[in-house]
Amino acid sequence: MRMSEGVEWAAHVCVLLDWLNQGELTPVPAGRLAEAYDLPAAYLGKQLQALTRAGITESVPGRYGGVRLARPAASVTLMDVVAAIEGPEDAFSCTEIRQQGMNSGNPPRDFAQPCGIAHAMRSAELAWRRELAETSIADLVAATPTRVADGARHYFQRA
Amino acid sequence: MRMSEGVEWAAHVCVLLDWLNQGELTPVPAGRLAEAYDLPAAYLGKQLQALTRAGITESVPGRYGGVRLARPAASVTLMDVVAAIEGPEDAFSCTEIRQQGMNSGNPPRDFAQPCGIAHAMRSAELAWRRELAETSIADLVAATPTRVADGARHYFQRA
DNA sequence: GCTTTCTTACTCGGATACCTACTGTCCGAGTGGAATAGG
DNA sequence: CCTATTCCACTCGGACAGTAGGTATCCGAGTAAGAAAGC
Repeated sequence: MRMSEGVEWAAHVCVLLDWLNQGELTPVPAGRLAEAYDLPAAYLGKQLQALTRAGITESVPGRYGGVRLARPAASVTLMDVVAAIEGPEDAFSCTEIRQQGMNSGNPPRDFAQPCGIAHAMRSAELAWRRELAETSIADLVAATPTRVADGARHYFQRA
Repeated sequence: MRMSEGVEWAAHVCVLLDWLNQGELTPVPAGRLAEAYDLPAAYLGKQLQALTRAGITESVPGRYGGVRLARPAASVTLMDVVAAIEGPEDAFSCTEIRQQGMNSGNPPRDFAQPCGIAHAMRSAELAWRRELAETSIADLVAATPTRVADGARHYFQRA
């Protein structure tokens, strides 16, 4: 159970975009974002597509186009970013093996209530999601040292 | 981020083994367990190896050998089972991309404290693990309808 | 000088290979019980 | 009848293919700015 590397990239990009938005609102090309963190440009573009499809970012085509946050950073949580990249479905999926093999002929009445294992797994995942939903991009921006954010603004201003 | 199917199998097997242990303590062959839930026998065996390596089950070789729980069901949590199959490492791994590209030359002093994204991710995973650790195999056994457990015992007694 | 048109450079977006890791399978080493031969 | 030995069936265990999904890449469609030509 390994989370896609794209989640880390997407989260950092969202934070970076909010740093830059505080100065100006011009969109930033995906290629520039990629070189800022030394990432493969084309593949990062794919992750940005996912973010855009989820309504987290919006992409501006044409010259001087690029990507920018589609809504305030305070309303974008880490849960949103993870769901956008990894997909909405749960990590654990119950395939109801309890109804196969030795129980294949039993009446479905015995399995009316959900499987206890699936229930516990789902409960744990909900706790995970709840925790992720409590951290927004704005929170992460607020926790960033001023020096680092200023450095990023400086980097994107020139050339 | 999809969890291995083996986790579901392993959890169900642990519950089943505890159902059977309440009657007698003889080990159960992996092949029998596989047919009980209609699973590929050889691959289930691989998962059982992982459980044994983790100290959750112990395997008895030779004729009339098989697999049985190595410790009381109350001391085996879902967290243990997940860790045994999926491995102990976290789903999210921080690769410190913030120190690359535009920040590759900056002093490491700026990045002394851990990345906020990694911190939030880790916090969420801990909540997930904590929740999983609160459900033991014994809890799952206690929540099982008596009718189903009896059926399983009956299935394994004959032949 | 102003408006319209055209060119052009730049952007995203989806379709296309590659590669790791999960899934599935096989055969050999090891073990313990049971039958058997001997005392 | 008891004991030691041999045999054998059955078990787990690790080594070996197949496949789905994440990783990486490329090229084409679309757009908006800017230059240029016409009025």
